[in-house]
Amino acid sequence: MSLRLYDTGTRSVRDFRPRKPGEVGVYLCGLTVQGPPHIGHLRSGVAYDVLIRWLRRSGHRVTYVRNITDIDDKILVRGAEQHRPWWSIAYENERRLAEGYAALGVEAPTYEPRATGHITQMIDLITELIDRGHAYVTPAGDVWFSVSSWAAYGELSHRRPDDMLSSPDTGDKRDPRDFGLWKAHKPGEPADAAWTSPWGPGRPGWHIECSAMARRYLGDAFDIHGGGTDIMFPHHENELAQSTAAGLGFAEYWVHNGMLNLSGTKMSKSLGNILSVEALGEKGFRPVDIRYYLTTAQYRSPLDFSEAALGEAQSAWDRLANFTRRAAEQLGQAATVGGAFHDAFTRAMDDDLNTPAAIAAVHDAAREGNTALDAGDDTAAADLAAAVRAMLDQLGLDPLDPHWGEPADAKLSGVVDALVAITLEQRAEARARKDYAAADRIRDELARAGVTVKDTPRGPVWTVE
RNA sequence: GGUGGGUUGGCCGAGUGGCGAGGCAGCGGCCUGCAAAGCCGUAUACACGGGUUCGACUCCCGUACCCACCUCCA
Repeated sequence: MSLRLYDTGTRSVRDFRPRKPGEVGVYLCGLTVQGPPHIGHLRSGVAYDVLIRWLRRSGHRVTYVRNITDIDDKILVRGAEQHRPWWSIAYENERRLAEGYAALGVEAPTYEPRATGHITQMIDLITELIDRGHAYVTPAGDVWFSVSSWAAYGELSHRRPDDMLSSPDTGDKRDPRDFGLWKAHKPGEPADAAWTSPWGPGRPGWHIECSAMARRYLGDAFDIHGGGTDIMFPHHENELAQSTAAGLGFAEYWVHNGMLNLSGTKMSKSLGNILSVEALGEKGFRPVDIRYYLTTAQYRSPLDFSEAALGEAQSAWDRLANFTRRAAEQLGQAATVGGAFHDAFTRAMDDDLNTPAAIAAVHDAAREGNTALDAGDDTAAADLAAAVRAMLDQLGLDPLDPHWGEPADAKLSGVVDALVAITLEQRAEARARKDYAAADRIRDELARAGVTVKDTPRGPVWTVE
C-alpha cells in the first residue's frame, strides 16, 4: 500500500509515484498578503501540512515551497488607502499569517519565497515565452500571454477557450482572453512598486510569479502543485499554460483543497464573513480545537463552519487527550510517540488523505486503551497509548505535545504540585472517615481555584483549567 | 449559460452493490460515597422520481436544491 492522491489534472485518484523515487517536490500557492489570514486560509495550510507530514512519514525527502504574493493590485490599494508604504502592509500580513500557521502547528515549508524577490526569474521566463511566440509586448509596455497560441489552454479546468469570455486584465491586448505577464508602471502608482525590465518599468502579473518561483526551487518539473479550488481557474490554468508553453514539464499532480464556508458561502474578506484564530480564541476555542476540527473533514470536501461543529470537535479531541493523559498518569510515565500506527489509520491516510477515517481509527484505539486501563492491563494500555499518541502526532494533534500546552513556569508549578498534594491528603483523610461534606468542600474550593479533581481507582488526579 | 463538486440520522462527518465508520448530543445500564472520566447497550439515515439488479444509500437516467469557479480570492 502506498499513497493514492486525487489529481485534478486527470480528475481521478492515482497512485502517487514521485518523478525521482524517494524525492518529492511540492509547490503550494500561499497567500496574497493583502489582509490578515482567516481560518479558511489556514485550512489550506493544515491540509497541505498533513500531506507533507504523510509524504515524509512514507519515506520521501520533501522539498516544500509555499510562496507569498507580496505585490498586487489590492496591496497597492490598501497602501494608498492607509497612507503607508504598500510593502509594510505585505510584511504585516505575512507576519500575521506566520503566527496563524504557527498557532495551528503548521510546520514551516522548506522555502517560502516572496514574489518581489524573484523578479529576475520572472523576467527570464517572460522573455522565453516571447521568444517562443507565446507572449507579446504592447506599445504601453505590457506583456501578454497569447491564449490562442497554446492549444492545450483549458486542459486543467476543462474549459474550452470558446467558453471563456475574457481575462480581467484590461489593456491593449490582441485577444480578450489573454492575461498579463508584465504590467507596465502606471502614473500614480508608487515608484517603488516598479522594477526595470526589457519592456520598461513595471511589475509582474500574479500567475507568472508562481511559475517562476516553482521553477527556481523545484526545477522545470516537479511532483505536486496545490492550492484551493477557487484558484484552479484562472490562476493554475494560467500557470500551467505559461510553464508548459515555455517548455517546462511543470506539475505531475494537481491537488485542490475544498473551501471553508461560513453561513453557506465561501469565507472571504470581500464578503465580510471571516473568522480568525484570535477571534475564536476569545470565544474559548484553542488552536488545537481548530486544527482538529479542520482535520475531521477530508481536505477536498467543502466544510461548513459553525461554532457548534467546532465545539463538537473540541469535545472529541478532549476525549483523546483525556485518554493519553490518563494513561500517562496511570502508567506512571507518558507513552512515547513511537508507537505503531494501526492498519486502519495507515489505509485511511493512503486513501487520498482520508483524515476523518484516520481519526476514527484513533478513536477506536482510544476506546480499547480506556478499556485496558479500566481492566488494569498495563501492557495493552501502554501499547495503545503509544499508538494513539503516534497517530495523533502524525496529524499534528498529539495532546502531550508541549506546543498545545499552557506555557508552564517550572518553579511555580512545583509549588502548585506541593500545595495541591497537601490539600488532597486532607481530602483523602476526610474521605477515609466518610466525612464527605468536608471532602466535597475541599474539592469545590480547589475547583474555584481552577483545579479539577477526579477520583480514579488508583487515586485522585487533578488538572489545572 | 459553461465547468466541476455536493445533498447521509438531533448535529458534524466517512463510506460501501448485500454485514448501519467515528465523534458530538440524547436515552438506559455498569463503575463511583457523590461528581467527573471511562466502559457497555440503544433509537433516529442515506434529497426526490424512475431504471438496472436476486438485492442500491452505493451503478444509470431525470428532477429539485446547495456550493465553488467562469472578476481578486486557500
